[in-house]
Amino acid sequence: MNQKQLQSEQTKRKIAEAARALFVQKGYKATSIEEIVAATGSSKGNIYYHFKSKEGLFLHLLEEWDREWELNWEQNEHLYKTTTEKLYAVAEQLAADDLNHPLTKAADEFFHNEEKTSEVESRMAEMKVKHLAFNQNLLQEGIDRGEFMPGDAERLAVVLEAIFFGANQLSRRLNPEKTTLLYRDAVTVFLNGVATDKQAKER
Amino acid sequence: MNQKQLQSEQTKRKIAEAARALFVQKGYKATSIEEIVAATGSSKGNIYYHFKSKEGLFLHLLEEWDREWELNWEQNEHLYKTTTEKLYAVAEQLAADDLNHPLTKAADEFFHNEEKTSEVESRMAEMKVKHLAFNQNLLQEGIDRGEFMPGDAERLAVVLEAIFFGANQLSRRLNPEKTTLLYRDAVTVFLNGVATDKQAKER
DNA sequence: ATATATACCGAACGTTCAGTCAGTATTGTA
DNA sequence: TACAATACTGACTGAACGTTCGGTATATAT
Repeated sequence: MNQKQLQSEQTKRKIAEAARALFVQKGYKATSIEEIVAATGSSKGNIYYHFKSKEGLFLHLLEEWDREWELNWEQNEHLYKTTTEKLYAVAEQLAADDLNHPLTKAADEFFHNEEKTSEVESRMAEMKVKHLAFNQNLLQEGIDRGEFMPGDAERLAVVLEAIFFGANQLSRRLNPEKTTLLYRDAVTVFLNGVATDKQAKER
Repeated sequence: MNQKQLQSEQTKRKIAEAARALFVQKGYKATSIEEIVAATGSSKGNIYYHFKSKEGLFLHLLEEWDREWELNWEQNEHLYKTTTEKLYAVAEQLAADDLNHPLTKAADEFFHNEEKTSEVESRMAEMKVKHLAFNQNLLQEGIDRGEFMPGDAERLAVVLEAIFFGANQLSRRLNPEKTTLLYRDAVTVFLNGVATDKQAKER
């Protein structure tokens, strides 16, 4: 890799980082290319040289983030013995993400903006599938270990995803302590439910 | 109420209905005032005569919807004896809403658009408080009746809200059957959890 | 030294869109 | 009938914003 390529990559990273900061601060739509230009010192044209579009830039950030999350998890998974512990750890990590890395806010907004390139659409679908697969794996592991009731891990994976998704949304107006609490409560409920009477289970 | 006022009210309703159809179809941002104009036959100025702004118009629809939902619930609540049944009924109604009345999609989008009048902000906060209070009531009732484990109904209300919120989001790309299933699974998990070992509860 | 590809610049473009306003039509009232 | 209030019109405004494109600078290869 020669000097030019190196410089180029640095620039690209610089743009990405500035963009991330702005997206985090102001959300997706409210962040204009002009502002990213102002923050980087780079030019508008250059941004479009490195990234196909605003969407493309944002997607790049999301994928980067996803990679980091996964890496982080892989490094820490061995710390937790039972699947139950792992579930709580996941909740903890997600809550922390909510707090420290609020690209989530921009991400939600982005996910809800209706006009998307078909390419973006498919890359987003990929990410979602990966999340569900992650959940499903974890749940299946818990079932196999006898920690969780035997059940359809695939369906439960969707429920778990819904819970995390919802917690994420609601946490937006919560303070840090309440956010952590919400995630933890959510997992506890997921694990144990609230019913006293187990007959209802067969409904 | 004289003829003029009557006519005026009809016009207002006509605008609201056309707007609802469009918001449902295309989402909040993607629906332009021009399109509402085209759909109503009314003029742009007239819309602004009847509604303060696009936001105001949308909020009007949301509040109308909320009122209908509540009314509908009040009429049907007596059909369900136990709180558990009520919870499932709520899930059913929410799932049906998701399917038949997908103003939800536009609503989510709207909720995530960051720039809002302070008035809109506060009216939204009101709605949220009402939802949580509704959940809390229901849960407290369940606890009092001995159906649910004693616990902090307020905290659980947030968890329940998160679950419904998340289910709503995920259902966006699901077909009707899977949507209904998701809501039902979510409530079942909420009620019973997935853990076999109850010791974890004290974590 | 020259040629070429890569990296970068920024003014201009085209479009979108919520909101305004000066004016007109219609209905109610004195 | 005259006056006033309410209901309605639609051309226009002004600002925002993503994207493009003709052009320049710089490093590498020949």
